[in-house]
Amino acid sequence: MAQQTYDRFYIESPLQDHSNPEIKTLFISGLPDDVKAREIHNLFRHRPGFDTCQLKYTGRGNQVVAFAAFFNHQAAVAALYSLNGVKFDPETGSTLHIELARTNSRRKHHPGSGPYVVIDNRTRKSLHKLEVSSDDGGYESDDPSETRQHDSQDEDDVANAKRDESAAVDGAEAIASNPEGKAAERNVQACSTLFIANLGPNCTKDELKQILSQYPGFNALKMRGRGGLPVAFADFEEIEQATKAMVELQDTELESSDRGGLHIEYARSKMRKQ
DNA sequence: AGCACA
Repeated sequence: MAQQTYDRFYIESPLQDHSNPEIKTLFISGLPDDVKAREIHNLFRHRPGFDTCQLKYTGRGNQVVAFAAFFNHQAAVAALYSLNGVKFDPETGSTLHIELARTNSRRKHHPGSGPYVVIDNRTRKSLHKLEVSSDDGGYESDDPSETRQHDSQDEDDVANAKRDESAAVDGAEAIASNPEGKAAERNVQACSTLFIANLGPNCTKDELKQILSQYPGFNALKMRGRGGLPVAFADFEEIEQATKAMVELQDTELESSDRGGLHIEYARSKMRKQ
């Protein structure tokens, strides 16, 4: 029978599956109801591999949720680990709850759309509102049409949102259409070598190696002095192992730290074996 | 904000 085939699709596991490598989108709940899309965007915009995000007012109970799309699964997981459970609003003590989304955000290319999108399903009335904005200082736009309302596109987007109530819909694609390119946060590729910065001037290789050796898959460490401050490269066997070390060691303060904790990213290229 | 080694 084909019955078993169906069963696996309907397992309702209490455990969150963080290992589905297809998923590059995060689902964020626990947001205060006055949250702004700009705040969500600012949460994620400097995370490696971040693409776009959207804020969504659900029809049900007027809850607010958000979706954050990344360029790859590992980057999404890294952001998940580092932001899950953090207090979002010190006033209310509200805490972010982040999981992998059930489906990836669909990309629909709207020319001139911004880095984040708001979809408001709160009222059944026809006063649905879709806001497209890039006014957070993050992107300099040379296209003034970005900030105007696209009335005819609203219908399209809201219809899209309703097609799948709980899944992500089209995130805006600003990066690909950004001409002079704030070369900063483009497609960040996961890599099994990590780039480690924000080290104190007298951080030693041994000090770093001692920390890193606790992590499975750790291979090799290289340090370079650059313009005074040292940076390091740490190579791992697998991307997943590098990711784990990155998310757990992110912002860690060493004895030698004098300017805040470690800043760790995927290296731009894998360490050569020599 | 800082990414080498070949």
